[in-house]
Amino acid sequence: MTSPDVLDSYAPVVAEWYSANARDLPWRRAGTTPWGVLVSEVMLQQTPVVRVAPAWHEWLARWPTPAALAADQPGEAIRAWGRLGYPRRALRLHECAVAITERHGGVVPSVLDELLALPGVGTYTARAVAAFAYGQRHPVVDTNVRRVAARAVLGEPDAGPTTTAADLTLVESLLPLEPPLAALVSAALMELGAVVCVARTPRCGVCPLAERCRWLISGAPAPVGPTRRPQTYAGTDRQVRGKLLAVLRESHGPVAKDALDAVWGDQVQRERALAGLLEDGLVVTPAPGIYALP
DNA sequence: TATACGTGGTG
DNA sequence: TCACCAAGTAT
Repeated sequence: MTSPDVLDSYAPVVAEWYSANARDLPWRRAGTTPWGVLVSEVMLQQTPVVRVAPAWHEWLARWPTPAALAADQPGEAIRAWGRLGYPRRALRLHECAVAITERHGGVVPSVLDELLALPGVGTYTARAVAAFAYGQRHPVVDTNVRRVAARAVLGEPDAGPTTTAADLTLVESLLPLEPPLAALVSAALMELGAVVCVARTPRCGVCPLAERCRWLISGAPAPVGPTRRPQTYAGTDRQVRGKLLAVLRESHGPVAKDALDAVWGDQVQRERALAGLLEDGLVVTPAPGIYALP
């Protein structure tokens, strides 16, 4: 257990550090709309900042409002998604735009439960939008924040694999009472995890929390067990799906089956991947043997 | 709770 | 080289 006094000491230190060290990211600039924030948050789900920035500018220039995106075809969103990965996010963002236009008069909702009800918006993204677009006080817990909290507060080498209720409670206890300041601290915790308290080789020498980091103070012990993860992308259905969708993305119109057949040798796996794309609504088949983006 | 879901950079 | 990692969500 950590005393309230100690928990209260993190926020001002992190806030001050952030004020002097925050990266100048496009979606953080004054004038960014809640829609711009939402688009950035979805794009940043599992995709690094450097790859998101150009796509974000293109999207916001082309679809400055939810209504603008909702009026376009979902396939255009998928095409404009480019190579950000996990293209179902583009589809969900389009569904989001439709929902916001139909249910919320074209205004990105500010109420947490209403944000959570949007397609593709989960625990993290809903709180991020509420905090960063609307200045509300919510724990915004992503992989960076969980790592910072695990190390600095709990003294553990790393965080667990997924966000738990305990994570939200812990981070909430670190936030100052005043909503706009709490939102700033939330951004600061994420930034610290993204550029200083990084996963592989943390830069403890420049960390503002070094003197109160329980993990560092205890000697920065390495993680214990073999943290296995089922990875390896080559040869997976995901890779095949990616290749199939790339053909459709780069085509201006529908393509014949032959064009898709050319991207992967194993017919069984290829058909399975294509069936999955159809199932997910990422691909449609307007006529037998013809495929297109929705 | 475990698994599926893209893509590219890096130590 | 290759396993790990990057602002998660849905099922």
